[in-house]
Amino acid sequence: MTKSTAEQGGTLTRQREAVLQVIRGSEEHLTASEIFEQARRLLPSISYATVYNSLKFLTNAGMVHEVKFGNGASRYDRETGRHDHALCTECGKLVDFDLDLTAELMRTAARRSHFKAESIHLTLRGLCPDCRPAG
Amino acid sequence: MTKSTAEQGGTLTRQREAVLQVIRGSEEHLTASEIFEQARRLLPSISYATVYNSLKFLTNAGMVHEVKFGNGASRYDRETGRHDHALCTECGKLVDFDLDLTAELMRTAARRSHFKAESIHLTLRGLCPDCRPAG
DNA sequence: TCTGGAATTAGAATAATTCTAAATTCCTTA
DNA sequence: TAAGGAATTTAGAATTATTCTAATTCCAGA
Repeated sequence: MTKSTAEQGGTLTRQREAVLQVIRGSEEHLTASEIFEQARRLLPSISYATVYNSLKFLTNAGMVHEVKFGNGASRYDRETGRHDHALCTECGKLVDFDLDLTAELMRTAARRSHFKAESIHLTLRGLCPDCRPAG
Repeated sequence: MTKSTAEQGGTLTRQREAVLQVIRGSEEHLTASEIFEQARRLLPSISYATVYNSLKFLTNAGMVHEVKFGNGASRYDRETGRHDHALCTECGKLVDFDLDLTAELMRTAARRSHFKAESIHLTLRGLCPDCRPAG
């Protein structure tokens, strides 16, 4: 049994590695189509379906994070630890930031929702530095 | 200048009202297509495009909330006040709950993200009561 | 080297949403 | 009350995001 990746079966193939490399190489939260464009430069024969398969694989393996808000497509984040997101209501910019949400807050959330909590995540909506009026 | 709706121009037409009524009539978070199906019963001639237009209108007017996670489509929530969401990682169920997030937390989030905060929202991922092992 | 399972490929299929252009509704004012 | 015009609705086409399918390729182990 050869497990190259942490928790699950499956191999970190060339194409999966290329997709990972693209995501790790960007500070932005790229969409599948942006990733496809860039991965193609590394591996010209890679197909769209493989990009989606790889994204699913990497997400399951915990090597990237999928985020979806705003309009349209899912975006992928190289940051895999717990963190939060700020979304600009003006230009759609999405940035990571960290808030030390306490275990207490997580317990409260679990109690009030009646869910067994796995993770919590905070989203701030507002204006990014560029869109904020008068600098 | 005739403003029927709170903050913006535009009229609360029959079709918009039907869409609103469908959303208000459900405890679930419906998708556009579910809303279309139900609105059709109230107003058989309503078209898909009008449902989307109405959803946009009602969202802008602050009369419904749009939420999007999980797989696929946007969902619409009759709850318009600040609140949080719990998403089941097993079955996809989405429920509202309330956490009294403090003004202090909002300020901290704004400071760390460098955004001007408009709203904050917490998402809990985990298992809903039905999917939790051993009742 | 052969073989089977896993992964990849191209392109078709599906799903969600937006766009377009024509028709309709509903005011507003003459 | 009729005409004009803006806002809205409609049907269907177009677009975008994602998944599926079937054939092919890759690779590890017997």
